[in-house]
Amino acid sequence: MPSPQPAESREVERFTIEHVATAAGVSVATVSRALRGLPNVAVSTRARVEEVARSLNYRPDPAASRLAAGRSRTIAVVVPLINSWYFSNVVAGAEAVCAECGYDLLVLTAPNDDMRHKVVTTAAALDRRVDGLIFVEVALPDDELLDLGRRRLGVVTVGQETLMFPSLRIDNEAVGRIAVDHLVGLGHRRIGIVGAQAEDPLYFDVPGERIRGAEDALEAVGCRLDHDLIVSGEFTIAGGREAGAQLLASHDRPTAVFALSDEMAFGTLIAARELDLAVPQDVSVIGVDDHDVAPVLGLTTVRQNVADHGAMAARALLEQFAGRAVTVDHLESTTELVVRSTTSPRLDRAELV
Amino acid sequence: MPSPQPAESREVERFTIEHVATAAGVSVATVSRALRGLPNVAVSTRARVEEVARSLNYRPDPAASRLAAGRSRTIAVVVPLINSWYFSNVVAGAEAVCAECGYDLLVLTAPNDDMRHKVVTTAAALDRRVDGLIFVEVALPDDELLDLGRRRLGVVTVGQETLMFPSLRIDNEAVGRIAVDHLVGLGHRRIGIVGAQAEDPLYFDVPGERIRGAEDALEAVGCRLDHDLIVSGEFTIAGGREAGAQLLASHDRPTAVFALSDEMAFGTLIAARELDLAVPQDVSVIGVDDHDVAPVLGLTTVRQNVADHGAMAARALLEQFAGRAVTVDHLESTTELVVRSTTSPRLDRAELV
DNA sequence: CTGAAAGCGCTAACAG
DNA sequence: CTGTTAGCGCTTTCAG
Repeated sequence: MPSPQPAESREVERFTIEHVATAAGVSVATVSRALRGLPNVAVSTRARVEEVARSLNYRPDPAASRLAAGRSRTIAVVVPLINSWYFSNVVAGAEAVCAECGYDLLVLTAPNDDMRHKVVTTAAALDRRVDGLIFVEVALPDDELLDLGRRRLGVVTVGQETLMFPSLRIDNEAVGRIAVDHLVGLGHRRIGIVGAQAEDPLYFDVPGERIRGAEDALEAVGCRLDHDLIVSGEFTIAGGREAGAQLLASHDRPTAVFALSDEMAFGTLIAARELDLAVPQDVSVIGVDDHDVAPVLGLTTVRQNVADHGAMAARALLEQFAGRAVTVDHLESTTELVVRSTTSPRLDRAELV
Repeated sequence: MPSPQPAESREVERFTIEHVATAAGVSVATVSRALRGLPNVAVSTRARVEEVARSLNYRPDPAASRLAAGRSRTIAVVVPLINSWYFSNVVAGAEAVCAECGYDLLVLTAPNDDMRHKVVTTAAALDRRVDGLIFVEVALPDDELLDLGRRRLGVVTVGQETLMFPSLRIDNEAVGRIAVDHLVGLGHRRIGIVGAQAEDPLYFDVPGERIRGAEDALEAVGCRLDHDLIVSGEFTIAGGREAGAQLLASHDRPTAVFALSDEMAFGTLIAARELDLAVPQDVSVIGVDDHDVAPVLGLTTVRQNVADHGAMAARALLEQFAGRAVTVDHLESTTELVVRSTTSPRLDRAELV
């Protein structure tokens, strides 16, 4: 039985499983079992081992245990960027669940330019570095997903629905419908949309679906969505401002604007102010998210439960680890209209049918 | 020479250093050296090994390398919460640097309630899980810092200045001075402050320092800061709103409010609106940060380079790993006044001395 | 410049 | 219920 060497000079002592075993008078195997709560350990033995481990303040080395067991108790969340309201809240939700379950959370950003490539390579590098991945609004081609599956990695996607892994999303068509229903109910018919290019890889399908919902709502009252009134705002405040300016500068401007995110709505509000248009008197504005500062601006919006997105995804992933079978659930998070003061009835109702 | 077993049925092949060694006709030791760019490897050998590794798409197992080498190429950033503008931007800055240097970034939140305890235990658990830590606005007692040092962990703090580790901070007194100088220059003398309890563990010293700067600026023109006009806003929008309401409701309300963060300034703006006070006509408001939505609201503020905070901290930490010596640098990030439209000259100058 | 061999600290059969 | 014994895949002396 090799006797572990003493701790170095001023360094803190680092106990190994062997120290614990010696001190408790059992074998390392028993310590391992006892500490991990496995069966086949006498109650008294387990108690003694736990006691010794505690008194030594022993912590298993995660790298060693990872190497031996093949699990890392770490998951990664892949986001396009972390410093945006939406993504940081998703990460926060995931982090809370991970912390609770003793998992570590790695944050990876896959920025839009070389994003696809980056995701592929990181995914490869992630193999055996993490047990699973949460992809948030990161579009993955089927073959890459397949590849991840083969690497024994758990996967959950937020935003994208896949064939082989659980996913979490919101009903984006409903979001569009709810928003435009509200505007239509206020008498608006000529509605501008601040969205994103359909081809934008960042938010692949979201804009298209929300716009489809908007179309539905308009068609329900016998109107059509004017596609000339759809402008890209890149899901940023700055982009929303440009898009808003473009939309509101023309003389036959829309009487209401549906921004596909609150941040773009903020930009639209700036644009309106710069054009000396009063909101909501001259133009109504509605967003999506219920961003923290939406109440500050009185922004009417369609709220989504963002922190839940991350939490639910993390939970789904951890369940995947527990029950070995992967159930391809497609969860849906709820949304809800929040009316504030940037929307109001259309003043001039002359044009109404 | 043990021949590695073939990949399992549908699983993707997982190559080890041994595969590479065999394929390149060298020993595993040589592969290890070659791939890590160590000296003492013939140019031709290195080239061959690299070629083989690439063609096999080989990646060293991080757990194994961690176990053998004692380094994890992972650092952790500890924040009170991740879903706030400030912290998510700091994390973003750190993540960018880590990604660039091939380090993984673990995110740990130490929420305020049991925060201190949590930090201690996580720090212990972090030992040999990460190579270093970045503490962001997380106050650590000296003995705990000492303990971390003994565990061979690199440490950099953002916000708190320590005796043994590099730190990064802004000159918070200057921030207060800049803000109040601006207000004083506009003729304001009766200035309210939306801040935080000095005892608030979350932002330990920041409020006190900013307030001290504010006092300086006021004293420079022969005035004193009225401490009855200091109200806690907990660094949140909601808190700022309550504090603002309290400050602005009274009849002899201040003519200007200095909110110690933009988010509290947002709250103050809500409060003003709810009290039917026009900004800046009835009351001027200035914040700190230059939050993304500050331009939307036209908020005058003292900008700080938040993403730099995380990036500089991460860089300082990685440098600590490189040069073995720990240089206890105390870096300082810059700040800058950004004048927008929530501040204006005090209208009634009758009281002016 | 290269190879052999001894671990890093833990887990997981396999015996008892 | 417990101990023994192999490794997990890589790094790192130490020889050559």
